[in-house]
Amino acid sequence: MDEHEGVARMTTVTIRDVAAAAGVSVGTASRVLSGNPATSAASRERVAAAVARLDFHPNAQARSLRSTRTRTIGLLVSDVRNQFFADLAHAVEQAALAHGYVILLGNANEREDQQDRYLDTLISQRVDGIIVAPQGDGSGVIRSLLRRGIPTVFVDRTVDGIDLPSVTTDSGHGIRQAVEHLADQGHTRIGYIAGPQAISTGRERFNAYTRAIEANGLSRDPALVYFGDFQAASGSSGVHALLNLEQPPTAILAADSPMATGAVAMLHRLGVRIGTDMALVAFDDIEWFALLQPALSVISHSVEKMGREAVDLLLQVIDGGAPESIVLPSELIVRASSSTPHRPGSVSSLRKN
Amino acid sequence: MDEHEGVARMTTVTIRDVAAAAGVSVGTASRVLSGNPATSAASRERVAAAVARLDFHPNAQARSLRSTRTRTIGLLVSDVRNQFFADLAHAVEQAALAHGYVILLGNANEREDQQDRYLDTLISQRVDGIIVAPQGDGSGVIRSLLRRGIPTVFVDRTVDGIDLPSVTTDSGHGIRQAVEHLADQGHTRIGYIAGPQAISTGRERFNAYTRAIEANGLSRDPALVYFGDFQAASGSSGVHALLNLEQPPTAILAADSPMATGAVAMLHRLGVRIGTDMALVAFDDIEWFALLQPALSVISHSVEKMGREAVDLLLQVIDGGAPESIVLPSELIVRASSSTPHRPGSVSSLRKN
DNA sequence: CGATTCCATGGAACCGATTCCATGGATGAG
DNA sequence: CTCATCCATGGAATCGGTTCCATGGAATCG
Repeated sequence: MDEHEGVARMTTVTIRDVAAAAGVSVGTASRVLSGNPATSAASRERVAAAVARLDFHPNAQARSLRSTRTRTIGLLVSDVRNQFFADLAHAVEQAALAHGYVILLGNANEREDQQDRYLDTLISQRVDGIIVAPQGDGSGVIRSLLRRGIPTVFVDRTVDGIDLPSVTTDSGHGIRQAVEHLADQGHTRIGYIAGPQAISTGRERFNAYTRAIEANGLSRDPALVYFGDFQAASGSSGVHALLNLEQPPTAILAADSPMATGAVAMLHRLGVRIGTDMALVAFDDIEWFALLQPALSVISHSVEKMGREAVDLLLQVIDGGAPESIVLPSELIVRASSSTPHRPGSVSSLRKN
Repeated sequence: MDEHEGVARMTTVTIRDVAAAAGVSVGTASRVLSGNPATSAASRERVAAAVARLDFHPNAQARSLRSTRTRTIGLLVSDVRNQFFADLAHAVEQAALAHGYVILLGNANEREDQQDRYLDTLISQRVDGIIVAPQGDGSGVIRSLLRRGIPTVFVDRTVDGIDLPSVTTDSGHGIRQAVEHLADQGHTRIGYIAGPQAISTGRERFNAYTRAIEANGLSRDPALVYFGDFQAASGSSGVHALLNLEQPPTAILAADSPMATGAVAMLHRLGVRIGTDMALVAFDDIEWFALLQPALSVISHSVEKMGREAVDLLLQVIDGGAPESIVLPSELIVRASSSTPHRPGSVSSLRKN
């Protein structure tokens, strides 16, 4: 029944206090604070002094309640612990900051229910716009965004049937390069650790792999494809499954960096030497991939650019525009993990024992 | 002059619309929505139906303007791209979510001005509380938090002279273990890549190193210490400087994971074999450190626990409590990068050529 | 059966800013 | 010198919720 009055009550300084201290009306104080030109130098000075003296911080709630602008952007990523999304969050945050916006970061943890929960919150917070790397098929709250006309752009991923501006990567080019490169080294059985087919990037990268395999006349054995979930553990399982085949692949391509990390861990555990026993290429260029021995070959795309473009796109939508989607390129970077030519017979199945 | 009316105007559904549609007063509608028990089953039902039909999302601004609670916590980290802080953000976010709070994430980029800018914003957003890994000496906006009585806790780092609850790591124990372990391997000249002495963790870890060196009777040569800035590039410079000494160290301890990353990169570039030519131990246990060949020895501390405890502490402060600060343990994990015994004479200075 | 209590409800004030509108004083033109 | 113009200003309405207060009807009790 008793109130928690343990803490010193926050002495809430309002614009009324400022106005009183400055000897002007609240209207004038507000005009000074929001940079309205219809103010005299005298009152500007007096208000500024009062603000400093009282340490006044305008209440953003009250402000945006009336003005319907919050100068806040919601960013919903799939997994902050994934270095790619951490870098993306950083890039978006820096770009937004440059335009005077603050980021409200949500983390979906690769789960649709958590995404929808955050979207609800972002809507309630009346963010000016939302940048989202979407989960699921767009049946849930995402559709609600469209209906309400909340400025939204997709980043990295898209959702079929939902027409919103997006910034994505053309993974096809990089994957084609990677497969050709591996074929050049003499590999004919290239294993693929795929992402979930419910996610656009998972589908697109898998299709690119399939087409490249066919174009180069390599083995289409369906057992060479393992379907993971874009998280590290599934990369480990993928390697385990592929090495358990009667005819294991001699090279492996992993569709994102966490799965590549899991793959590396499992290859180490099984004593398979990367580069010599097994070629490995990862999608996503994570800084430390270059520090592995041998350094990992990667398919690289610019996350800084992706973040910057996403913010630009969103600001255009907020301004009432309908910008075109942007597709960024991807590029193979060859390092030691895939540059040892393959001599037939060097890889043995785990089954042999 | 013309308005940007390109987008369909958001049809703002308010609680008044809901009340009208449900045939009750706004007061009743509000009570139903906020779970006030003083409502009849009948009106609860009618309001719920109206909310669903109109797709109503309460305006969080208006709500918190009156109730002065936002169910929002500000989290200010030093650098999201640092895996440690990404993991921390994730841990904090999950813990907060479990208590019905949402995280507003700010990124100081290891810079005090950017930190202060975010703090201003967080104050204006009237977050219920702030968790901050602080920059600087507390001369700026941080002091303002105290004055205004905004619930705040420190995480990972503290600021001298500012008395707030905190969750930190006792780095002393792990560092002592590391130095003893290296001494056991026969190392007498242990290099140290230190963090900035303006940051509490930088100071504490450096002091622990100094004390451990003295306790074990190892070389106190001041040239063995390189002062970095907790970012990767300074780890590289540190290694370069240490190897340039007339008598280079035979082992190196790096005070955080980005600097350790930079150190690894530079050792590779210089062709120094980690583990055999140079022992290496890093503070912070990052997942992929175990994937390096040789795997990196680390001083580990639990970031999940740190995040969870920080949220717990903050919720106590918000509830008017004055909880005790929490200090978490650190522990050495020995891996291959430091387990080869040192034979005198195996390390040569870069100067030799 | 009358008085008291209880409780769901409607209506209004309120949170702290922005913004519209009317006003009064200074300035400039005729 | 008078009238129109301009502009900084004060005051009030407003944004969309929450919460206090008064009320009326049902339930409870002696």
